[in-house]
Amino acid sequence: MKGSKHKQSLNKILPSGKPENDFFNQVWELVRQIPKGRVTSYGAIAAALGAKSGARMVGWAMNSSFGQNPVVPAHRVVNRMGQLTGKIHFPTPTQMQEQLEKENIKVINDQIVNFEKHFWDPLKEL
DNA sequence: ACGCTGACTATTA
DNA sequence: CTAATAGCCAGCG
Repeated sequence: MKGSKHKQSLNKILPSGKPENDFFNQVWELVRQIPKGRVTSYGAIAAALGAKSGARMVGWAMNSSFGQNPVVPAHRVVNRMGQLTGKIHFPTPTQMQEQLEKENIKVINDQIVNFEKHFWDPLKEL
């Protein structure tokens, strides 16, 4: 048994004394599991984690996800209406739409076309 | 320590 | 139909 590490240590305590296995970390892992060409909503993620914290905290977690490794595809997370409300928090407001278009997702006027067709429900798919 | 804000969502008027 | 408010929880001044 050398090194058969299925899962890396989930308990990464930061020197700040803050456990990384917070709600944030759970959100990041779930977002990373979003298949390419699919999108999900904040509420869906919150619901998948138990909806204890609320959809707002999911967006807050995304803000901390920048610079994470592996990178968190925050561009695949949109609001309930398929609107790119979070693009304003990206390094550049166009990056989110650009990334989505790279994945065959069409975005018009900050709105994902055929949103429910691209919608990926963590509760249903997982 | 208290209060406000915030990448949301659902409900009521 | 549209508009506004309440509920949610954690970070920041």
